[in-house]
Amino acid sequence: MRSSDLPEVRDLALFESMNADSFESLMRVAYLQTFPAQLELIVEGDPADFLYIVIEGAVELYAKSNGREATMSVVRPVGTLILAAVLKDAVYLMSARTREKSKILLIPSEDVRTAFREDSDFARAIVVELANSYRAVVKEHKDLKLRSAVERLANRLLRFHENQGGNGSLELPDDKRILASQLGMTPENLSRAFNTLKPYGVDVDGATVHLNDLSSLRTLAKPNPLIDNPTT
Amino acid sequence: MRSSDLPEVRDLALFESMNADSFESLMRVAYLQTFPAQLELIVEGDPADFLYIVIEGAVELYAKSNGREATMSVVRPVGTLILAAVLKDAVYLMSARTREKSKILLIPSEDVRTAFREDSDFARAIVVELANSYRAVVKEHKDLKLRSAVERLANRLLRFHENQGGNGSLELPDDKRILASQLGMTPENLSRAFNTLKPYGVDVDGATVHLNDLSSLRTLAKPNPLIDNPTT
DNA sequence: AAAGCCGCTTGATAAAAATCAATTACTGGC
DNA sequence: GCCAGTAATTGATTTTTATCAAGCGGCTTT
Repeated sequence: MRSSDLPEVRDLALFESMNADSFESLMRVAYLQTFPAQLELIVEGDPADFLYIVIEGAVELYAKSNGREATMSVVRPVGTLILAAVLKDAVYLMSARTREKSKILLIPSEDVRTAFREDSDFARAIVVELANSYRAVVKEHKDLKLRSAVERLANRLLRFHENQGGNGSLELPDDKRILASQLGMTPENLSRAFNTLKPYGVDVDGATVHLNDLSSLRTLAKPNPLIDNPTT
Repeated sequence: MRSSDLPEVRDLALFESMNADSFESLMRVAYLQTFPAQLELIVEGDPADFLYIVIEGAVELYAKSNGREATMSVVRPVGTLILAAVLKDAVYLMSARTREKSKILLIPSEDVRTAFREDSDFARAIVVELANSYRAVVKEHKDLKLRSAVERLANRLLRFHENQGGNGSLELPDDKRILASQLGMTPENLSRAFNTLKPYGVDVDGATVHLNDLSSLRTLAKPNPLIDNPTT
């Protein structure tokens, strides 16, 4: 693969400050592949052989234990998966499967670690990326520990709404069962949580949600930038 | 402060590979302070002015939202607090208070960031530290999403037991209400969870817990290295 | 078009966890 | 050693969430 094939990868914060040589050599050993929907890319517990970068499509990160399964997040373009495992040369903590047909760039872990060792600008960019990931999980964790299921849904809806322009309606980016699992509840409970929010102006029509009374929804949700703002 | 004052700090993985000059200059601007118990060191939302390193004692990290409060973790010597916020020059996501009288090293954020920029070995050490922190929170998050309260307690007891030599008994490192909050339950519920575990050989006497039937406790707990092993 | 599948919803019920209230057990300070 | 304040436990109850079961509706496949 040549680096010119994927300008959007070069533009990733992670690679932007990398020196040209390191980037070239990383791209030479990388390969771009297209996977069908519902394909298992990564199984938790396996050694981290590749760094994955989602170029097109969507990839679900999830974890299992003891028969139960929970969606941890959904990564969309352009985003990286499991950088921490790659750097530590450790085992993946989460599994990953494509949600849709997806184009994914794979870079062998060993080469990422080499670049990390040799290119200190890259090492610094990795720090920023990891710090962001860390803070994102801390926020997720706070969300789960400090809020009820209905509050989590209300705040998530407000976030989607904001991200999509804030014009009174929003599209749920994933199936409701995925959303339910992300929010730490069952699909049945999500349905009921939507009903609970109806008096607060939340109107659901398939994947489209109308928010007709933002102020009362906000009063209920009590959004907290230290949980809900992804860039804080 | 002189670097020779605190050999244990130099031995931290974070500072070990740092070049001597950077370390010297970091230590020159750092100061060591002793705080009484129950002192609020950090309030979430405040700008990250210092990197904190716990030299003696114990510091509780916790978060609040909407009147509720949850303990996120307890940091013991020698450990660092909130590295991610310092590097990003962002606000703290968690608050911190001393659990006991504690000796803490404070390093101004600005100086940490300077060292990070100028010493690439330090930058690399930070990556390792952040990757570890990230993976630790992911594990916590999986614990909470995939297990019931009783299972979380059972696994935590097994972990304490392991860490303390595995000779059939263990000491709870913190008050039970702190443990309860860490595990995502109320103190009342923790009490009941201990009772639920009694038939599995779990005998509680104050802060001492005897595990008299490890195999049946393990059968119930179903420990998972991808959640419970801190070094995986 | 029919069949079958999957996602979603609804209702009934059960289980898990939180809350409220009261009591008991510790612990530190004097 | 006693007192006060906090932590821990227990019981009763409520709330929250999960589970089980059934039905609906859209979508794909043949």
